[in-house]
Amino acid sequence: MSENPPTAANSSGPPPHRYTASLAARIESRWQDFWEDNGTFDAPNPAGPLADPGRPAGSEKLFVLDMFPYPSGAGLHVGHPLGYIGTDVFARYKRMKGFNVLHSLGYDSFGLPAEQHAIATGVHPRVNTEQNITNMRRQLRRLGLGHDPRRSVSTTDESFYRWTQWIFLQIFESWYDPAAGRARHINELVAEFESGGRRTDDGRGWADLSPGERRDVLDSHRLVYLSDAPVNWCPGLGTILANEEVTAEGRSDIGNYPVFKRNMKQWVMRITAYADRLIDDLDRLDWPEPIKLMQRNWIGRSEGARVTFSSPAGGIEVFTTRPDTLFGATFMVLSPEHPLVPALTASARRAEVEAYVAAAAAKADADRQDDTKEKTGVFTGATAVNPVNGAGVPVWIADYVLMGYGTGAIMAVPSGDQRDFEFARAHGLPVVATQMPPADWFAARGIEPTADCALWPGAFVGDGTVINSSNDSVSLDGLTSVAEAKSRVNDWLAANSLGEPTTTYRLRDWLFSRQRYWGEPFPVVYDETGRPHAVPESELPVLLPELADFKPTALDPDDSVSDPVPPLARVKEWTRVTLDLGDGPRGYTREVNVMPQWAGSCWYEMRYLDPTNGDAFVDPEVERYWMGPRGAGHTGGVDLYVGGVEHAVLHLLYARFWHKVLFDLGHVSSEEPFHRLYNQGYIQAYAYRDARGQAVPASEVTEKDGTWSWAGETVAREYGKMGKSLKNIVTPDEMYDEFGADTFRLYEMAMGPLDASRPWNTRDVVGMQRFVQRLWRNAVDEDTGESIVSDGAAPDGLRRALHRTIVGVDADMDGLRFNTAIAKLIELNNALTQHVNTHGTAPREVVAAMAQMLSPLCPHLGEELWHRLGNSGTVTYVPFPQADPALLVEDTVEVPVQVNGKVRSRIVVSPSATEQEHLAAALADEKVQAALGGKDPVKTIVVPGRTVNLVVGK
RNA sequence: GCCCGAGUGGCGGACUGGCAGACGCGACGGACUCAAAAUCCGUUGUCCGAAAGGGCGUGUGGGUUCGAGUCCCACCUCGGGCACCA
Repeated sequence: MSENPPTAANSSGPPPHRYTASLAARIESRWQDFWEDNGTFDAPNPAGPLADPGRPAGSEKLFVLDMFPYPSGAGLHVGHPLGYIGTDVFARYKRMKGFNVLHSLGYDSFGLPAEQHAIATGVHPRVNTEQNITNMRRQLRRLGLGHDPRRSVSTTDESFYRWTQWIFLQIFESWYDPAAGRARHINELVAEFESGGRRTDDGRGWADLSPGERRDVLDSHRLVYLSDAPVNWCPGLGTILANEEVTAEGRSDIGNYPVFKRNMKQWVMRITAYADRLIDDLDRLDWPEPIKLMQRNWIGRSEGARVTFSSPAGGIEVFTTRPDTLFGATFMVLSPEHPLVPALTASARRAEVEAYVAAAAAKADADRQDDTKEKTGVFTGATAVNPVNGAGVPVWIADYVLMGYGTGAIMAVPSGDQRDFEFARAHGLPVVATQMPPADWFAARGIEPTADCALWPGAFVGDGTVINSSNDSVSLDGLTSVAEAKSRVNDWLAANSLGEPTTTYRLRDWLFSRQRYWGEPFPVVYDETGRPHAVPESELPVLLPELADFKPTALDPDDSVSDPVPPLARVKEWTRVTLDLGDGPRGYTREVNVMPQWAGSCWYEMRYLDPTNGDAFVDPEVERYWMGPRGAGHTGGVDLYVGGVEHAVLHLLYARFWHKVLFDLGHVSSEEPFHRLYNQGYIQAYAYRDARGQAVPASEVTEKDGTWSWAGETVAREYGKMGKSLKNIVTPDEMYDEFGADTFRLYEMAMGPLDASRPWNTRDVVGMQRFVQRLWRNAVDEDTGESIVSDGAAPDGLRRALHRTIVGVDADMDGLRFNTAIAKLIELNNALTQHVNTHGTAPREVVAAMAQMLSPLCPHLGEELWHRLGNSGTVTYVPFPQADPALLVEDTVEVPVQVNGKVRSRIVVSPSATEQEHLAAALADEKVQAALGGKDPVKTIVVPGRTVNLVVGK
């Protein structure tokens, strides 16, 4: 490293060698060049092109990962890098602890914003995307992140999406075997059919099927399949959306356009086959409990039973979680879309039923849900039979019963379900109790205990004693346990072939097609019969064709009728292709939809491991090293995955699903992609509006006595995201210019715990700047630039402070508690400052350890100080300081003494003092004696080294 | 409606059931300076008190405990997720 260019001594400016933003900038860019030139953060692989014979991959590895960023055109604001700084500090700390750390960052660069920008400007999305990536790389390089640049990939690279397509084909060429509980290759299914070991659904033999019929059977088993089912059609975006991408208001997550339900033929991934494993394996992951809960809720597993009610139109199957209440089922409700509705409808009621069905169909999902919870419905005129007691139950239809969940039909037990209760009351249907609620239930409602539900104000949900529930061959009466009642009735249903226990999920299969341009093309072609075929692996990647016009055919956001026309459908020369799929060259038509943006992020972390591999998406040995299980029962996966909670269900669920398929097919050794997940908080900001509601520039607002003003006008303050329209954006570039990257990093880490959201406050950054300036001044003379470090031993007190700090900082960094680690470093620096103020020099042992401990947080400053202490090379791999246990032992400890639980005095004792010695010292203390007032303690509690509590009677 | 998470000085935040408020911002005072900035030293939860000292204090109300910010119950407020899921 070269020395600073000496600045001319200026009588008015700061001393020439003060750690100012401009000096920081010079130091920072110098070390950034050094790291780049020396490949400082290149992590060696155990095999392949990224292996390093001079630096074999050690056994202690650590894979640290940030959530895949989208390269936005707007650039970064100070909120974006929070997680990246956190992972960088952790990664750097772990390198100093001897780990082989893999840390890199790529770009999730397909997606709607780039495409919409392209539509607006006419510039190809690839051009725009690459510009954005370049700008983001520049902003992040300036931050000093220790990434391995060789591993940075983009989903839009042909060499990347080739493998996204390859993985799609693996999913396409496989089926889920429920008996084995895992995915298997489709050829194994073919073999089972051919051998006769498996029959087709309609019972015909494999040999009796035409080739086309065989194809249809296989296609119906694949993990990704074509479905002509109701989808979320968003004309405003010109595409369909996954359920997860539609808000509760029935609008698109992106853009907030109306979404309509309609039937379309689309690719769908069979994620529901993995529902159980996706729930059960959560227990083996080190994830925040709320995120696990959100995934469990999203999958929504519920155990219950399917029960068949006979009716004039045949058996009606219902799903219920409470088969024990069957005797209280007094009517049935079918979804208006239920296939049996026309057959069940009595001619006298047909007009009314059809009107209701039509009205329900006309309502968008949102309207159906937005209804004021009023329970509408109509009677079909049909009566079904309750299988447990032969009672006739009227069959109704109502739109609160959803066709997409369970069987689309319910048995209504109004005495045990509030919704059914309200429906029964509204339509004059009978209510029969199957449980006697406990006395306090009645007491709380101010009525006398009675089994007559006509007197009940609402349904009873809870544990009561079963009543009214017996027939000739089974009785539940008298049972007090719901579980036992369920099990008894389930046994009876099974024995009489009336029903069976079953499990239902809220999770639906994943809609995988998008009618867009800027996404991965499907490696799929259609033959003349319209059946899909995989493009051979040798033909990958299927390149996205160049287009001059990226726009899906313009549609009105409220036009729910017109069909989507994907941009690729217009490239006629691309859609027609001649291929030899084993039966000679033939003409095929390409799939013109593209994959959703989630596709690339379902597996990107594995491409970091082996980014240049042209033979496989990742070398199995490399995958095993970085992501393999760490022992029996361990899922394997990334060691630390940091990102925001907004991906709790979508990305994290899809990525887990793909990973499990790859595991089942033997492509990876890990069962889960992300073993430990950590949710960083958000940096938010204040925004200010004037009396007209217009946002005013936040940086120009002044505060006085709790009121804020701008340009002499009082403005209102609100708190939330940073955004252009709120005029409250602060960028990293501004921070680099004003303070330098290290100070900016330090502030982001010091302002609170990594997982908490907090408000940005530029004014507070100066605290961290003062700290680093003071530290700099403790090593370098501000006027001469000379070192003031001395080789003499540090005084005992300072040395002890140093070793206490080492222990604390070590533990804090390991636990991602960077804010308290920084506080401890500041305390040590304050002690060092006092020493420098009195002695004029700083002991080398303290400055060196400070440089090391600081370097994960402020890597440039750490390197610079380390260098100025006379070391060569980088501090990156210098072992973290170790504390000397002998220096951690205190001579004396101060222990508070409480009398009746209130602190009255403090005693000083040896750290090894016994309980008796504590007590003796406490009783001898004047203030304690005064507090005791001459009384003898009736009870004494001594926690050696922590507290003494003397209890005296009042 | 249901399910999570969070409420601590003027502000951001510390805190294994054992001295609440580490560290930082801001504020106040002092040193240095012709002066200002910067820097350094000190004070800073609140109330009573000249002081010594004492009372109160971690959203509210109860409880457990020798001892509660921390554990339990109920409630309030804010943030997030799901929302007719049978």
